[in-house]
Amino acid sequence: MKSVTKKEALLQAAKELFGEYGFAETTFKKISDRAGVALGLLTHHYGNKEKLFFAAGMDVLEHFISVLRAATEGAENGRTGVLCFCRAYLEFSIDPHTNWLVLVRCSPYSDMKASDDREIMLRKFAEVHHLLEVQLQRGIADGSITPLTPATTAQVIVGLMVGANRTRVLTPYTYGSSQNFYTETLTFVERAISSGSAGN
Amino acid sequence: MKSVTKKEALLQAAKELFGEYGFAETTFKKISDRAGVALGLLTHHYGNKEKLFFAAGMDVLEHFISVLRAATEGAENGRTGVLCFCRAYLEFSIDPHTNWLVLVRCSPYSDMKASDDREIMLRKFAEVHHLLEVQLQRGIADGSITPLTPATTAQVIVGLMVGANRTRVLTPYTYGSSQNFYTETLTFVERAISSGSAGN
DNA sequence: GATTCCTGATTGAGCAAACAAACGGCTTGC
DNA sequence: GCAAGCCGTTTGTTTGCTCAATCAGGAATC
Repeated sequence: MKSVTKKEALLQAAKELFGEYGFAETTFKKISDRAGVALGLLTHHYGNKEKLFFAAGMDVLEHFISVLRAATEGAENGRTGVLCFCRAYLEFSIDPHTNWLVLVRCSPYSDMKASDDREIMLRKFAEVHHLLEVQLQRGIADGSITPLTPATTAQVIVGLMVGANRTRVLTPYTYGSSQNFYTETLTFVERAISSGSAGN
Repeated sequence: MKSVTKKEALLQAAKELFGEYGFAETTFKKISDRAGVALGLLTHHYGNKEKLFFAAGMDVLEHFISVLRAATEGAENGRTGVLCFCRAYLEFSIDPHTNWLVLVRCSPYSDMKASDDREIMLRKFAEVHHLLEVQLQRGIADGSITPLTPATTAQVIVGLMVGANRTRVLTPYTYGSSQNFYTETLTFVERAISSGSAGN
């Protein structure tokens, strides 16, 4: 088995811990303990806590975007492209191996003070939005999607994905399974964008 | 006019600061300074930081629920009830006087460790969900809404509201105004739930 | 004068980051 | 082939600071 470098071990531990406990509740000690390396290595490899947080988030975000890209590529028309996007989004977020949570924590909060890094991350996030917008435009052109404003609707749908995630995490007693909930979410999106009759 | 008690002043300052800076970045000193009272009063009235955070969130949540309740009461059928709910939700969240942000911070994060308080808050949140579900059931019964699962769809729509908020706060360069975005969000919901033709 | 409300300096814990010292592998000169 | 010197990595202790919570007592109110 390929040996993992200590730097990589630190990043992995950071993704897990930042995701689970958030920025403030995660300490250098916890990270280095979980990674099984000395505390001082953290500053040496990543400079400071902020930069490590950013590196952890970016790592997940890049993986996420590559998955979304792959998912939309095979779609036969715009509407299925949008639905593939949504399905991939939800599946990625539900998979414990992706360390999705750290990305959730990275973006929405003022934790991210370093404005340079923040700018880079926002630019990357825009790619997510763009991937969806392309499918919406395509769907309007090929007639599988009802006429609507692509940019704004892309925002609405991404918002729906974000919210669906949060609802799943938060909801105390899940009504049915997460699977049910996600299926219903996809149906909801399909009803909202489909042109003409409901058939697939 | 009755002067605001120091306890109330603390709560107000806490709502503003927790909302703006989050739990960890908000200190006793900042709160007591803004409230214009002594630092020690904080522990005296609220016990500890966690409890104050909870009190701040609950205060906003109760106000929020009363507004939602009022908004849905006047609706003439289920579909308009749902749309009134959504409009009220978005308007509340955009109004700077409501201290909406502290509520956003309160729920999704492990900041809220005290499991008793967390339980109480989740129960209150369920009321929001219930208000919407009632309107969905009504709409299905009166024919203004297409047949769907009320409980799950209520979750989806609440998720959409949550996400819309986040998107608005996060998006670097807003595509058009918040107003546009919210209007599009409402249209999206309407398309997704409406039975039959698109007319109002 | 007693009870309740209020004050802000003090305390002690916990943290990010700095630091000096040990380690190991890699080059260079012979 | 080998010894000497060098530089990036690794270690864990130390430092200096911030903050939540305490506490002993002061002010206000009855």
